[in-house]
Parts: sequence; structure tokens; C-alpha cells
Amino acid sequence: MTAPNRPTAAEATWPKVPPRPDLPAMEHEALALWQGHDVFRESIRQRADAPVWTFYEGPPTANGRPGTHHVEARVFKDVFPRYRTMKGMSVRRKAGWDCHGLPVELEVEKELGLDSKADIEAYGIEAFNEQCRSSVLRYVGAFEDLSDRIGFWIDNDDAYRTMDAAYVDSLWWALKQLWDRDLIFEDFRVTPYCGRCGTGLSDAEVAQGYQTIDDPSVYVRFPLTDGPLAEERAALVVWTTTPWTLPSNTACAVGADVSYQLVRTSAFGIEDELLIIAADLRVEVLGEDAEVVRQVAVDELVGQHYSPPFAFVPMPEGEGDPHRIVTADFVTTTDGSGIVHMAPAFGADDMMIGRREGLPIVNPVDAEGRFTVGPWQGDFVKDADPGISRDLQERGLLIAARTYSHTYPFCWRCKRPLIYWAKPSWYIRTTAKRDELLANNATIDWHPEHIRDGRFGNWLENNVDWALSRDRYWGTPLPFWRCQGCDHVEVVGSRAELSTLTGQDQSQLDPHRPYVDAISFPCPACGGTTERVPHVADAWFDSGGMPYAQWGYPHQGQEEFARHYPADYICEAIDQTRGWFYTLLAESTLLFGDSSYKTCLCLGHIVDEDGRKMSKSAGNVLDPWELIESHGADALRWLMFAEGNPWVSRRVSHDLLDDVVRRFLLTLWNTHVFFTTYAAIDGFEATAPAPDVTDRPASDRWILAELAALVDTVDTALDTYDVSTATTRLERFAGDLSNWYVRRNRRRFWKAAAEAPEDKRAAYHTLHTCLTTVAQLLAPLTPFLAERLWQDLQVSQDGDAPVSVHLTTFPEAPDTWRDEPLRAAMATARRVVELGRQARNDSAVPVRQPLARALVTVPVAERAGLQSLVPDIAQELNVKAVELSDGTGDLVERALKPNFRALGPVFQKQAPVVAAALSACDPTEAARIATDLDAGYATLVVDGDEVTITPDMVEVVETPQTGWAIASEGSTSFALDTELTRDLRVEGVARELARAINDQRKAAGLELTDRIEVVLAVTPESLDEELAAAGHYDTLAGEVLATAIHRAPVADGTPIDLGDVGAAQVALRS
RNA sequence: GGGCCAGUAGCUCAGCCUGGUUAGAGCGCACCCCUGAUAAGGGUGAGGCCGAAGGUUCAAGUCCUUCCUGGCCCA
Repeated sequence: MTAPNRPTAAEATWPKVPPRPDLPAMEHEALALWQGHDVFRESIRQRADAPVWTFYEGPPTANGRPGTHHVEARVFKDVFPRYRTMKGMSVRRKAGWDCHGLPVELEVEKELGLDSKADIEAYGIEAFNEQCRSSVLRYVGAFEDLSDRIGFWIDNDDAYRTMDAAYVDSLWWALKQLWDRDLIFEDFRVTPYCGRCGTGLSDAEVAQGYQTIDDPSVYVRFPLTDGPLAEERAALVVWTTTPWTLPSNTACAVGADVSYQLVRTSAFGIEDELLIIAADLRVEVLGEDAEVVRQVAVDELVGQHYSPPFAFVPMPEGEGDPHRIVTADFVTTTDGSGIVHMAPAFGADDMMIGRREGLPIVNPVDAEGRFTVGPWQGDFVKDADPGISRDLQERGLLIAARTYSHTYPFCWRCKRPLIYWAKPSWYIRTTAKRDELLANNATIDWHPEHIRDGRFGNWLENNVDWALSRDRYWGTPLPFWRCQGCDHVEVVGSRAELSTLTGQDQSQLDPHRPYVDAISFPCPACGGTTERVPHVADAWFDSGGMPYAQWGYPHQGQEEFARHYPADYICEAIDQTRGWFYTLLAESTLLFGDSSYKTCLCLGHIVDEDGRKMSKSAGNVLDPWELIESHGADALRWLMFAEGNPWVSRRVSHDLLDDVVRRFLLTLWNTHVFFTTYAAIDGFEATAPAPDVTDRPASDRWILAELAALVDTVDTALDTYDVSTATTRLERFAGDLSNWYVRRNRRRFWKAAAEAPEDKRAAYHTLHTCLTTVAQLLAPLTPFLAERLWQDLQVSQDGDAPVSVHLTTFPEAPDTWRDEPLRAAMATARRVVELGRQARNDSAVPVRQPLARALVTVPVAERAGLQSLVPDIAQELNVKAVELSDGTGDLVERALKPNFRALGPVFQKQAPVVAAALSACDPTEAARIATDLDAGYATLVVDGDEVTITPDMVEVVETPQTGWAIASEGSTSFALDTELTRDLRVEGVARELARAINDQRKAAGLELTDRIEVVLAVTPESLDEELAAAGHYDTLAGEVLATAIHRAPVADGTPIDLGDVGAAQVALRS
């Protein structure tokens, strides 16, 4: 598809279209064409002054090769911007890259053989970050190549990068805004933590390292110290699988809905001791012999105090009333004792309850995971478990020590068990804006809709403050400087501000560690020394800030920001609900008060042929390049768009792609081949004026009416982000066009132009219009095939046509195409033809054998519309006379079919009875009611009551009573007279001869236009004469393009079997 | 343990929001037709307790409840 010459009408020729296309090769031609004409940029340029429609690119991290799931996201990101552009909007496509974050660091650590934060710091943060910087864009080229190949039009030259100084400057501005509004604070955060590596781990890292292990499971006595139960010397039975957290105990939690019992037992070393435990767990923990003294209400427990198992960890004086019983909704009775030990520093739930109850947070564990005080000082906490259990045993506090098998996270790097550990962190106070988040969520047009109130809405309902800080290196440094003297925190909103504060020009500063760490300025509050806090920002804060930061707003790009905020459309996989979808909404809500996106399309995951997730370990990963270069990018695109809804997980496989190619792309292609083949033979001029639509035959008007409906449907569907409907309807149209329109009208394309020039031109123009319009409808979906069709059908013919289909305006159907009654009538006609084929099939009379007559009955409402299409039915079924019953003849019998939709509301409970009565009417009664209904209404006696029936309540069904071959469906039927007269037999013979001779033409390798002479000997002689007398030889000559038919003996001809009627020998001469 | 989604023919999926008594399509399969779209095209047929059980209703694949199975996201 090199740039075609711009033909004048006289020069125009039709391209040779290969019957079996090499789709990938064709796509490469399209790519070359687009590049040659700079079509992508031109498509934007020509809409420069048009209304803006905004798409935001969610930045991928380019630290790995793009996979098939990237293709999914990228084609969905592509289709709607293309559509909007064709609809006349200006759609800028700014690319973006997510550059910061732990995954990048881990990749670099692996390459450098670094194993811990200590290693990194020994290596040097400056050099390490330099490696990160160069590593992160390593695969950008691979992403760009793949995007280009699949036709994802995105402007890579205009890409934003989250590590760029201007981008970071914007994020600093945002953080200062939040700080000034008191939306940022510092507090402890419990995170999975590896003591050996000295680092917290991300959720993704934690998820990699789960193992099933046996942990200690200890049941400990916590004697009560106040209240009536204390007077009875009762103790709580407290359970934990982490004995090392017991010294940090500050509270015990009971479940509000759990029932507890006071139990007497002597089984654990103390005579007649009283223990409190959840009723459901009594037997499991204390055994059958423990005697239940009484039930204990939760209210008796809550607020009471107990004696903690260890005292070596000092509790802050007078803070928070520790060692008290509280309630927590996560307490269950599936494990343990129903009484949960709480150490707020070492559990997220514990921390949450601790905050609620104002409990102190004590943390006797250092950054290496070792005890800092007490008998186990210096021991790694997990290693202290046995000693702690032994100590409890010796002091008579241990009821039981068992083992508990569960999954527990390990550091994926060093294989040591992780601990949950509270460390100081910075938070964004999103909970303060929860209601606004929910209100803004309600403004978003979610696809699928249920995300709004389901997954995303629930997530927002349960919003917790955003843990912003990370103790890492390669990220946006938090611009928080803390005074070493007075603890004042100064938040810096840009490098320019930093220049003012430091009194030095910082405009060239690389805003990354370690450079920013080295900067200090006098504390604005006390003049003391400030130092930057060591953290970097959660990389999600980077990507959530792209609406403003991609322009460097507000330090620059104010106009672009105003023009492109908010986005009309974003699209990512469904797992982004808690990722990008959330951070975008959170940042825009907090900063600007609204949502930064109006419509959000969520994609499901790509799975393999068997519905399994693709993963390297399962070995079922499909390389997108392999898929594309063997089936074509359009096939992959169509599969993504057409195979199930976007948000359910979809399968991708070679077989499914084959299926797509065959059922859709090739169906359309075959039609294209047919058209261009004959257009070339006939020298059809596409630019010549077309006959008025109203002057064209019914089948032309029909397919144009279908086309109009298609245009409307696809337009509406794409307007509402519904590719499923768009693709379904396009597939159906391609089928209608090929299997009904082309097949029914083939003759019109190949018959001699002299026969009916207007009719022939109408056919060409009609098919040309259909294919051209479909090309445009397909342009956003399958840009390559659409381009090829456009080049072949328009550019090759019309010097004024846009050089690419992607520079055209999305089609609109003129009213002259619209004809709903004709669409309905043709639908009926096709149903009748189906029945006719069934009747022929059942009676074993081949379609080539003409038959004399048939009788058709259809519902009364469809009768009038069908009348004009009866000749088409007759021709399609090769029946001389098709009669459409007018309901009065003797050949049909009537019956009544109840319509529940109308009967139900009127007769309610009586509806089934009335319906049964209607169905039971004999033909005479049915005929009477039918006649009455024609006059307005009819009456019927049901169960002794007279009821009134209106025409909408019944359908009058006619059944032919002819004894012919009948096929029927519902109230439509087709009765075929299979009696063969001699004339019909002879005509059948003529058709057989035509078929056989054309077969031979093909076998002889003749062109479609070659003329021949035929020598033909038909026996017996009487048959030969009958054929001649009926004029069949003349027709035959036309059918086989014979200049002459010589009825003479053939020396070495080919025999033709004519069944029991006769035989023939034929030879061709060119 | 919680939330969300999915479950319709051997396979891949429509239909469900808005209930109407014969549940569709394509692929595959069987049989057949066509042979001037031909390395194409077409037809007919078999194949469904619409995941299960209750409920609402004159009427349920469709609405409600519970459960089962699978997936995703959280804990």
C-alpha cells in the first residue's frame, strides 16, 4: 500500500486484490503509508481548532518487555481517541512513563548484586539512582515498537516522565498544598518489615514470599486485676502465634458478638483455677473436662484490667490506660481462644484499635529486628520465641504451647521471616475528604457501572489515610525539611522556593536523592538547622499527579492544564481501582475538589486458552509479537474488542485469533475481493454520479437501510464506550452483506452491461458505498484493514479522497438510506427463504431443479410489506410462482396463537385459561374470530364467561393445507409443490448443462471474459429437441459466454450425467 | 473471613438493566448443496433441566433470597 498515484477518473484502475491476504504484510504496508504521510500527526493537526477531548495515558513502568496484556490496554486506549478524532474532536495523545519506585530499584539491585539497603548505601545512593535512571527507560523502545505495530497512536515525542525535574516540581507543589491545608501528618505505620535487610516490603513483595510454616501457638494466662471476676481470681486465656510480641502487650480484644464462659479446670497445673475463654473454643483449648461455671457477658469484660505477662517494657507514664480489655470486630472464634492479645507496634489491626482506644505504642525492637531491652536484648525477635515460652512456663503463666500451621510472609530476598513493625511514616489525610471522594466518585461514568458502588465505592467507604512515605532511594523525595532544634517542618513547593530558602540558585538541582538530602537551610521558625526527612514518596503519588504534573503545572503549562483537565476518558486494568484510579481521584479531590476523569473503562485480565492466568512459571505466556506477526494486529484488536465484555477476563490463543480472522476479517475481505474483481472487469467508475437511491432495486435499498442502521448503532455504541455492541453489529453486517446481498445479487455484477446498465451501476455503487462506509466505521477498531479498504476503494479512484481513512470524518447515514419497513420485510423474506430451503432439503429436490409453485403464509402484519419481495424469494428458491396467502384462500387453515404480553395485564390470573381457549379454537372458530378481529374485536366464551379479545392479543396463524412439502416456524410457513412436469425437468437439464460447461471453462483455465464455442451432443434426440424448442440453448449460450453452440456429435468430449432423463457429451473451443 | 464479578450448546460468547410461554450466534461435529467469490461460498440437522434450591408473579434465563463452583481484589 505505497502511496498511490492520485488518479484522475480516467486513469483510475482497480487494484488487484489477492483472494488470500497476508494480513501482517498488509499491515506493514499501512504502517509505511501512515509514516509516509505523517497521518497520525495530521489527524490531530487538522482538528487543531476543534473542541478538545481529553485522554490521559496511565504511565506504564518500562522496566520489562511489554506483554499481551499491554496490547489489551493499549488497543482500548487507542480506539476511543481515534473515534473522537473522526467525530471532529481534537484529541492530543501525550504518552507517559512511570519512572520511580521499588520495582525499578529491585531490578537494579539484582543487576548490581546488591542485597540490602546497607549494600545500596555502601554502593552509594548517587550511583545507585543513576543506575535506576538509566534502567527505567530501557524498554521504552520495546513499548514504542509494540504500540506502533498494533496501531496505538500515542505521541511518544511528547511523553511525560515522572522522574523529570519539572514533574517532581509539580508534585512538590501538590505536597505543599496538602501540607498547608493540614492534610499531611506524621504517624506510626505498621508495615511488613525485614529486619535483616532493614527495609519495609511492598505488598507485591510480601505476596511473593508466603510459605506455610509451623509457628508456636501459645495460650497464656492474663489474670484479671479489677472487677468482680478479679475477685474470683479469674484469668483470661489469651492466644498468640507471635510470643515475641507479648512483652509489648497493651490490651486484649474480645469480640462483641462472641460468647464467653467462665470455666473451672485443674488440668493445667493449678487446682480449680478459673479461666475465661470463648465458648466455641473451650473444648478445643481446655478439653472436655473443663467445667463451665457460667456464661460471661462481653460487658463484664470490657474495660476491666489485667496483669500483663511481662513488665520489662516500660509503658509511658499516665498514657492511654493500658492493659485493659477492649472490643474489636475482627475477633473470631475460628482459631485461638477468642481473646486476642494486642501489641499496636506489631500489627495493623492492633495499631488501628490502639489509635481508637488511645493506647500507648511501645516498641522494644530496633531496625534490625532485635530486642532493645529486657532478658532477650540483642536477640532477633523470632529467635526469642522459645525463650519467651519457657519463661512463661516457669512463671506459671503458660496454659498450653502447641504449633500452628499457617502461611506466613518471608523476605523474598533473604528468606528470613518478616515481622510487622511500626515505624514513623508520613500520611495524607484522605479520610478527612472521604465524603468528597465518594461524591466525586459518583460523577464518574464507570464501565462497568458496578465498579462505582462495588469495588471502588467500597474501597472509598473504608478509606484509610494514604501512607505516603517510603524508606527508599529512587523516588520523588518528600520536600519536607525538619528543624533539628525546634522540630518545625518546612514543606517546600518547588525548586524555586528552595532557592529562596537556601539563598542559592537551585533551578538546576536534580530533585532526587542524594542531592536534595545535602540541602539545608535555616529554620524559618527558630533559625536552627534543617534537614530533609529521609523518605521518598509512594510512586503512586507520582502517577496520580499526572493530570497536573505532566504539564509541570502550576510552575508552567497552565494553559495546557486548563485545556486538558479533567480527562474525558481513561482506561486501565481493573486492578487499578486501588492504584491509579484511586490516586488520580484522591489527588484531584484534595487539590481541585473534583474528579480528574469523567469516564473510566476497566479491563479484565488476559488469560490463556484454558482460562488460566498467564505467568512465566506456568509457561503459558503468549508473546504479543508472535501473535501479531502470525495473525495480524487487527485480528488481535478485534479479539480484544469482540470476544466478551472488556471487563471480564478474556482468553487469547492462536485458535481464537484464527477464528476471528475467518469469521470476520476474511468475510469482509472476500466481499472486497468480489467487488474489486468485477469492478476492474467492468471498469466501474466510482466517482461517476450514482443512481438515486429511490431508483435502485429493493435489495440495494435494503442493504443501504441496514447500513444506515449499522452506522447509527456503531456511532452510539462507540459514543458510550460499548465496543461489544459495535463489533457484534459489524460482524452481523459483514455477514448480511456477504451472505445475502452479494450472493443474491451476484448476477447483476457479471451480466452484460448492455442488458441493464442502470441496474448494474446501481449494484456497483451500492456495494462500493457499503464497503467504503464499513471501512470508515472500522477505522477506530481495525485501523489496518480499514486503511486497505479505503486505499483500494477510494484513493485508487478519486484524486480528491483523503489520503487515509483516518483523516476522514466518521460516517453519518443520509435519510435516503433509511427504510425500516423494508428492513422488516427483508427479515421476513429471509425467514421464508430459510423455510423454503428446509422444505427443499426435506423433499430432496435440489435448488437447481426449478419447481412450479409454492405457497407462503406470514403473520398478517407482515403480509403487505413482503409482497414486493416475493420475486426475490422465488428466484432464490428457484420456484416459478410463489404465492403469498392473503388469508382468504381455501389452501390455508387458520389457528390462533395467544400473545401473553397483551393477555397477561388484562386477564391476570385468567390469562393462561383464556390463552388455552384461544389455542384450542378449531379452524372454523379461529376463522370467525380472525374476521371479527379485523373489524375491531372478537368475543369468546371462556368458562361460561364472555371475554373480549382485541387484535393485539392473538396472532392469526395460517397453515397451508395442500399436501405439499411444508416447513414452518411459528406463524410463517412455506409449502412447496414438488411435482415435476416435463418442462421443469427439461429446464433442470438446461441448468445442469450450464453448470457443467462452466466447470469446464474453469478447468480449462479460461478468464471470466473469454468467449468460447461449445460443441454439445444431448441424447436422446427428443430431449435435445425439447431443449431447443424451449429456447434453453440460447439462454445457455449467454450463461457460458458462448458465441455459438453446435449441436453435433462430439469425438472426445466430456460426459455430463443428466440422471434418468438422458446424457450429454460436451467439448469447448476457444 | 469480607467485597466484587462470572457460571447459558462440546468450545467461545450474545440475551438479563426494561419478565411474556419455541433461548440465539459463531466455531466444532454429521449430512447435504453450490461450482462465474472457487486455496472460496451456502444449507439442513443433532446438541441446552440457562450452576443449584427456594421465593415474587398470571408468567422467570431475566427480579429477590440462600447456597455451590471459578476468578479478581482485600484481610
